[in-house]
Amino acid sequence: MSVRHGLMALLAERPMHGYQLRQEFESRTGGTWPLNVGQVYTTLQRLVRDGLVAPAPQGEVGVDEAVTADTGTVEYHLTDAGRAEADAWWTTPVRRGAPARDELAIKLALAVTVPGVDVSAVVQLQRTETMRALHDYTRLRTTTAGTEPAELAFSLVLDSLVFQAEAEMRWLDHVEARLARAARTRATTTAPTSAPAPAAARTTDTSAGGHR
Amino acid sequence: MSVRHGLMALLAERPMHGYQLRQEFESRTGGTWPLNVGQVYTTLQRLVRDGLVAPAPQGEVGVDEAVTADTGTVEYHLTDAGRAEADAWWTTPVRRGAPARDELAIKLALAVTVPGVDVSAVVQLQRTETMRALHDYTRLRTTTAGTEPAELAFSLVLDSLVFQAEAEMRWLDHVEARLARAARTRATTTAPTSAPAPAAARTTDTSAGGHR
DNA sequence: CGACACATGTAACACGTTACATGATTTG
DNA sequence: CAAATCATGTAACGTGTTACATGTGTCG
Repeated sequence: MSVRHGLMALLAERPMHGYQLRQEFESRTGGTWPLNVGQVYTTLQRLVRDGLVAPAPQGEVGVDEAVTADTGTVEYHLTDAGRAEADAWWTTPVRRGAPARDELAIKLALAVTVPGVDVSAVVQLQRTETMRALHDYTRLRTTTAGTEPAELAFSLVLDSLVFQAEAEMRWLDHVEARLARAARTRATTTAPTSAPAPAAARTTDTSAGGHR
Repeated sequence: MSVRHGLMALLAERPMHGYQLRQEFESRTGGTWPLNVGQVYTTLQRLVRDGLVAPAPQGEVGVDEAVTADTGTVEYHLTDAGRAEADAWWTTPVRRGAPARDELAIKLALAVTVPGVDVSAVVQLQRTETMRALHDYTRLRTTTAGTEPAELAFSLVLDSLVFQAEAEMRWLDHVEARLARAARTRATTTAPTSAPAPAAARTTDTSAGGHR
C-alpha cells in the first residue's frame, strides 16, 4: 500500500503526470526505493478505477469541454474522495498490530527449531551483511546534510535505515547470547554427568567463534 | 520469499503434509505470522513446478509403483535441488542492500515534503500506536519463558519485534527533534528579524510534549 | 541525424490474502 | 449423529516487479 498512498500524497500537493510522480517519489526518498514507471501507471489505473484519482488530458486548452490538440500527456489529480483518503492516511498510524513478515526473524526462528542448522553461522553471516549495509548508510549520510525539505526527507529516511540496522545488530547479539545460555542450560540438564564434548565445544564457540 | 523458503526449511527436517506445514510454521513463530492454508498449497505447487519439492501420495503402501488405496493425503519432500536451495538459504544473509519498502519511512519522508501536513501530529499518532504494540509484546513475553526450541524460537521472534519497535520509537523521537531544529533554523534564516510566533510555538513544542 | 530525456502504457509473472468447495477422520 | 479437526485444493483479487512497445521533444 506504500506506493498507492505515496502517489496520493504527492497528488495532494499538486496534479502531476505519471512520469513526474515517479521522479518526485524517488527524489524525495533519495532514491532509496526505486519505483518503476510501469507501476506508477498501473497504480494510477487502480486509483482511477476506485474513484480516488481522475485524469485530465493536457492539450492546447479547448475553451469548452472538447479537448483540442491532445498532446498525449495526462495530468492526474485527486478527486474529493481521494483527498479524503489522503487526509485519512496522515491521521491513521501505520498498523503494528499484525507485523509484516520479517524474513530474518522467520529465518532464525526456523533455524533454531530445525535440527542440523548452524545457527551461529547464520547469525554471523547476517551480522556481516547488516554491518555492511550500516557502513553504506553512514557513508551516504556524510555526503548529504542539507536543510531543504527534500534533503531533510532523505536524511530522515537514512536515519530510519540506520536505526533499523542497529536494532538488527543488537538483536543478533541478543540471539547469540541466548543461544549460548540455552546451550549451557541444555548441557547441564540433558547430560549432567557425561558431556565433555559439548562443554569443550561451548567454550570454543563463545571465545574463538569468529564473530564479534 | 519468506513463506517459500520457510516451507523448504521445514521440509528439510522431514517430509510433511501441507496442513502440517502450516501448523509447524505458525507454532514455531508463536502465531506471530498467521499463514493461510491455501497459500501453503499454492506455494507448494510453485515449489513442485520449480523442481524443489516433490509430492508423494500416502496410501496403504503398494509394493510396486501403482498406489493402492490412495487416502487422498499427500506428503511433500525436498528434492535434491530443493535441499541445495534450503542449504543455500542458511548460508546466504538476508539482503539489506536494497531495503524493503518501509511504509512509515515513506510516509514521513513525504509528510515533510508535502506542504500542509502536520508532521508532528503524524509522528505523535505513530508513537502511540508503536507504544501500544510494544506493550502488547512485553505482555506476551511474560506468559512465555521456556527453553524448548519452539518456545525459544517464539521468544526470539518476540524480541525481534521489541527491538524493532524500540528502534521505531527512537527514530520517531529523532524525527521530532530534527523537525524542531529545522523549524528553528528556518525561522532564523527565512525571517531573522520578524518572527515572534514561530519562536513561541517552538518552546511550546518541546515542553508540552502532548502532541507537537 | 542520433542520442537522450520525457511520457504513456501493456503483458506477464510472483507473491500474498481471503473466501469458498470438498471430503475424511475423530470424538463427544 | 453432529461438530470439530484434519486435509486438499481452486478462484478471485490486490500489490509489486520486470520487461517490452510506442511515441514526442530537445539538443548537440
